[in-house]
Amino acid sequence: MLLSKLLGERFKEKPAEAFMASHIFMLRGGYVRQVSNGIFSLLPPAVKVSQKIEKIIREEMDAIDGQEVLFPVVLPAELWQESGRFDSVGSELVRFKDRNGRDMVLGMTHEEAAVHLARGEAHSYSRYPFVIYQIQTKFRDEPRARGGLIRVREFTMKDAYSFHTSQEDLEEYYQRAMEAYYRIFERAGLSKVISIQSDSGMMGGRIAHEFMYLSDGGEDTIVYCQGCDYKSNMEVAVSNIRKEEAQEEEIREVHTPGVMDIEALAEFLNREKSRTLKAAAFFRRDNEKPVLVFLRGDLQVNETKLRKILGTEAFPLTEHDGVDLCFGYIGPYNLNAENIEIIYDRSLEGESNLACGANKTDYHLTGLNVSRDMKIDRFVDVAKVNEGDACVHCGSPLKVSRGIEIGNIFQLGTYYSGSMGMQYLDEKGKLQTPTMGCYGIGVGRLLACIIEDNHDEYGPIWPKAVAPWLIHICVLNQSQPEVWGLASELYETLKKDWEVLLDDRGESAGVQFADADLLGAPVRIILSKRNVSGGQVEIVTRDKKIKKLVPIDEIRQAVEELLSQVK
RNA sequence: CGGGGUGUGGCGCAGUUUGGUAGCGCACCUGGUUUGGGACCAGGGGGUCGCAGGUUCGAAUCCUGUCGCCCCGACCA
Repeated sequence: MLLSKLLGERFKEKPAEAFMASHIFMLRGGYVRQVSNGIFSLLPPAVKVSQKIEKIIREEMDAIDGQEVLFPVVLPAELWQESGRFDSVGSELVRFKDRNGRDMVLGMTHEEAAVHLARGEAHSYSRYPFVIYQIQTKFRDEPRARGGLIRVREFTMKDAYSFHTSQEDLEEYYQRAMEAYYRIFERAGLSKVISIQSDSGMMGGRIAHEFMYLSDGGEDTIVYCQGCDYKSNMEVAVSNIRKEEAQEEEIREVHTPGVMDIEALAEFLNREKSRTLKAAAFFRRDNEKPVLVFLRGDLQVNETKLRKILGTEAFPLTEHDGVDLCFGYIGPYNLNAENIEIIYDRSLEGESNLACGANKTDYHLTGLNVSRDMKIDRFVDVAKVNEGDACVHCGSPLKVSRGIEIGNIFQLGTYYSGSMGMQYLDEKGKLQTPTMGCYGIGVGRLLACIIEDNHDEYGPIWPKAVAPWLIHICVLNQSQPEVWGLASELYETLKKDWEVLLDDRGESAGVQFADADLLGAPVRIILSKRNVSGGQVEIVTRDKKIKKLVPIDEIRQAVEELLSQVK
């Protein structure tokens, strides 16, 4: 490729809207252009990287018996009605009518399409197990796109669906898929990827893992143990919380004017937040009834856990009208709990000498002893794990960090196959419902994470497995016939074996180097009057760790050597 | 959907307070000089200032409405 013909302006200033390294470099380097919120066009360099990522994914999916298929982007609503998701999924599912008034949707994931295809083709147990996958565009009308390609509305995804005749077989395949995922990320040059237990969310099913690229810019919070293998999404993370002994006191009412939250209460009473009791109010989506969650003051409600306990979605109660609660001073003692659902977190079990709201404006209670003063049938776990809590498996302190989800795998069970009437005949001629797994990887997100993981202050440092070009030739004195002659000759020769980008623009050295940094080819060859006249060229790696002068007739060998040395 | 910010050429911005008919740097085009980390000289092209109304002799600037984009939150296979 001649750089003078490459479509895509590169610029040196950081676009105002970009904050993450991947986003900044993809804009500055001419990789992507935003078309609308969360919707991007890809330019040639990004397409080339994507294609290489996809190639790796295809190879690894084929290696675990995947068969590539292609589902449509537009699907009839009936399929989604069969599974029940037409109604259960929110407005991130784009719905529209075709010219005949038929309800249609844009595929945001393809379980329905997969079952639709598979149920017509796999009537006999002898077909099983089988796995189908596709690499295709998804559209999700996300409430909020952000971070360049990290969170978008339209994106390319590899999604796979496996079908099994037993849970054991599914589990065995699930394990193979997990291993394949690790190989994919490693081959794509991404370190720092871990798999963690996750919530299965709207997918249904039980066991699920997410593959997280650890990054401070990530949107997910990950809890992991330093002492054992425990790793989990905060949404489903569990821990043994710290308990402290507190001496018993009598309940007393304290005048606390203007003290409306735990922060203020702890300060006002000069005590640790863990010696207070917090009330969090929510409303149920299904019947709008208020829900009160009581938990120790140093903890926070985990809304995913709450949703599971309630069996429905719950939203923080921000509109206080018509709710008979004394906001800012809500406490469990002497609470008029008519028409209110109350949930006690297990952090309260056995606690004593807590400070809590008195259900009376400007008053709190101190000395609350949970077992003495209250009658509680059931304690549940609805709190977020705090860093430093003890691991439930080994007791070591837990750590909390941020991550970007680049892939996930689910054991779906028969959620879709059952609701959509997929059946096969087993060995005995009996009808059975297959059990399923599904497996996703976001290609664009993976691309962004590769940059996050491999860049310096000047641009991406592409791992050779996904680099848009492997060799970038800079020509510093193009006007010199000797230099340009060698450059063209080298370009013609090298491009027979590698993808080569030749800077034929005659720009000054600084411009050429800056652009080469943004395009990130692993190996750079620099030709100039100075070195060519001495019968040599300079050859450097993008990460700038290796830099050497080599005789012209040894270039090929030197390129091979350098390529073998870089990641 | 709530809160905040912002919209002026491809990119980054000034001008808006106090209305007078649009400017700077980068990028782009032409010619020349240059060439080892974003060169220099000269000339040039490109913006109805997000959009729609209104006020005014006159609006990028004031008023009303509306839309886009960004950030935080809610949400998220």
